[in-house]
Parts: sequence; C-alpha cells; structure tokens
Amino acid sequence: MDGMRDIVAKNLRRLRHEKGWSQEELSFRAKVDRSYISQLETSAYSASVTMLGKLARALGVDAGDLLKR
Amino acid sequence: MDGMRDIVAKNLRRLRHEKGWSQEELSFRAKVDRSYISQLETSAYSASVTMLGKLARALGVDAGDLLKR
DNA sequence: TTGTGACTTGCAGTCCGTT
DNA sequence: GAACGGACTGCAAGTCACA
Repeated sequence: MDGMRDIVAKNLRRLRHEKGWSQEELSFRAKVDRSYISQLETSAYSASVTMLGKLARALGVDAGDLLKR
Repeated sequence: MDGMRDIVAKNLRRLRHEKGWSQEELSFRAKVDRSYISQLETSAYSASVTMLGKLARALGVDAGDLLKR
C-alpha cells in the first residue's frame, strides 16, 4: 500500500550490500541506530527526508537514488 | 543545518508555480492539508517519503525530483 | 548479523481560524 | 493567495533486550 516505503527499503539494502557493509557498519557511518536501519529495511517506517539525507551521504549517493524504482 | 528540508521546500514551490497552481490547488490534488504545504515550502518540517510520494504524484514528477539540488 | 517487540519522546500532519 | 496561530492525533525517531 505504501510504495515509497518499500522502495526505500529495497534501495537501502541493495546499496548497503553493494558496499559490503553490515547494518552495524552503516549505522556507525550514518550515525543512526542499527535497529532503526533494520526497521527501515523491513519497511516498518516511512523515513523523513532528513533521515534519507543522512543515509544517502553515508552511502555516497544522492538522496534521490534511494527513491528510484 | 538541515539542507534536505530547504531543497524540498524550493523544489516544491518551483514545481507548483510551473503548474500555475495555488497551495490550495495542490493540497486538493495531493490530498494533504493546505497549511501543511505552506509549512513544507517554508522549511518548517521534514516530510516523510510517503508524503513526498503523494506530492510528487500530484505534480506529475518523480519523488526524487523533489530532492534535486 | 539481523529482526522484532516494547517503550518513550518529539515532531509530522490535520483542522480550525486569522492576518 | 500565502503565512501564521493554537490545539490536537498519530507516527517517526531513537534506544534496548532478546531471539
């Protein structure tokens, strides 16, 4: 029902795996809690654009890349 | 401090003006509160990606376009 | 290493009206 | 038409223990 949530979840996990990072590694770099990253990757929440910006910067991509289908 | 918020604010206002729509018109089409659109355009809040999706769809653009610098 | 349930806090988001 | 106000509800934000 909430497509955007799932798109972010998939892109987040895909980009993180491409880096070969664990959730722990990303949580450290982005300065957000590891379990919260897990919750985003399982579509539990609809992240804010501020959170999107933090994660994108840690991953070295544009925030918009996290929204691409 | 929160750059993403400002980027969304500017893109939202720019795209809305390109359509020649008032905040009222956009709020009706996107089914979100008019005063909230005002608050987003003045960088008062950091919208969720779900909200971003609703606004992008109403404006006929990709959600990522609202995050472009 | 990751997912989940539980919990608290703060802000997103709505609804009213006024400037 | 747009900004701004208070008051309210619900969910994102943030953290923890445990499976």
